[in-house]
Amino acid sequence: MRLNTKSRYAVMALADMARFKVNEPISLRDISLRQSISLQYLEQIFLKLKKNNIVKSIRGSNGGYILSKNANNIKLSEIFLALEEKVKTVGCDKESKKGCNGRSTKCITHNLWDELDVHINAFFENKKLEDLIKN
Amino acid sequence: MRLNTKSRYAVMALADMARFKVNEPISLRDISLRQSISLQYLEQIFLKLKKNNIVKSIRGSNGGYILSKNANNIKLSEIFLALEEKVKTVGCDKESKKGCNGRSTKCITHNLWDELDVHINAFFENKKLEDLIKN
DNA sequence: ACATACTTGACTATTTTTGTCGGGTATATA
DNA sequence: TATATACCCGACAAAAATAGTCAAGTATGT
Repeated sequence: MRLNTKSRYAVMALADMARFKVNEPISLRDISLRQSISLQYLEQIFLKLKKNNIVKSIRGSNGGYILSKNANNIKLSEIFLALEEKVKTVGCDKESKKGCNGRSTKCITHNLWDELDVHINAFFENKKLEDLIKN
Repeated sequence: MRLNTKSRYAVMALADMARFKVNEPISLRDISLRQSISLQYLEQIFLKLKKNNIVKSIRGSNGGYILSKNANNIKLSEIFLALEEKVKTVGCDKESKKGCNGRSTKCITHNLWDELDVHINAFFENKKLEDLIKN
């Protein structure tokens, strides 16, 4: 049960940005060097973050990215959502007619996994980017 | 962020067993049919469950498996441990000298992932097999 | 003009997952 | 004792997901 690196790198990069409370844009190159994440991989990640309005981009020389909102207003759940990291620990869908293992009934453990998902999501919902840089 | 099927099937199969409160051994064949899980896959799973003393096996004709303990005494965390499902959402190891992304320092988000792991483990620790079959 | 830095799509190697296959071994029952 | 049942175990393989790289742009500040 692992988190994928994209989600993790996204949080790392955003935390990196939040630490520099400057209003100047921060280049991916700088983040790449500081956090040891490949530049091209960061580009993929920030594309999604931008589409989901978590960061804004400023193009051209001396450009870069800035946080769209204050760090204490960015929930981790937003970030994971942007990266399409589904906190769906089990594939079987509650909504669909088909139950677990291709049968028509819900599997015996279905409610458990739902409960687990809710539990994890609650964690991400209550955690703000700001919380990460306090220590 | 998904749970693997082995862990999920293990819980399904054990819940299936727990529902039949008989003292007779339950064959994997029966579980396979009831839960739509391949017999050979179940064998792999039960081998691990047995090694971790969650079930006991009875060989031969009319053999099968029985729960080693009472269902209200089997924690989900035990089951996941047996299946080697690591609730280690991020690869970087707190213990090792090397930090995240191959550097010598702990990455900026390290404490977060630790906290998440603790959170998820607490969920599994507090959940008993018995809880699944009440509804 | 030029360097910087964002933008985007395609592609690929690696790893993990999810099983299957085939051959055992032990034992209850006829 | 024969035989069917059911556990035991290692190796292997298809498929999916992951973790990136590569290449070719576009926009803009200096």
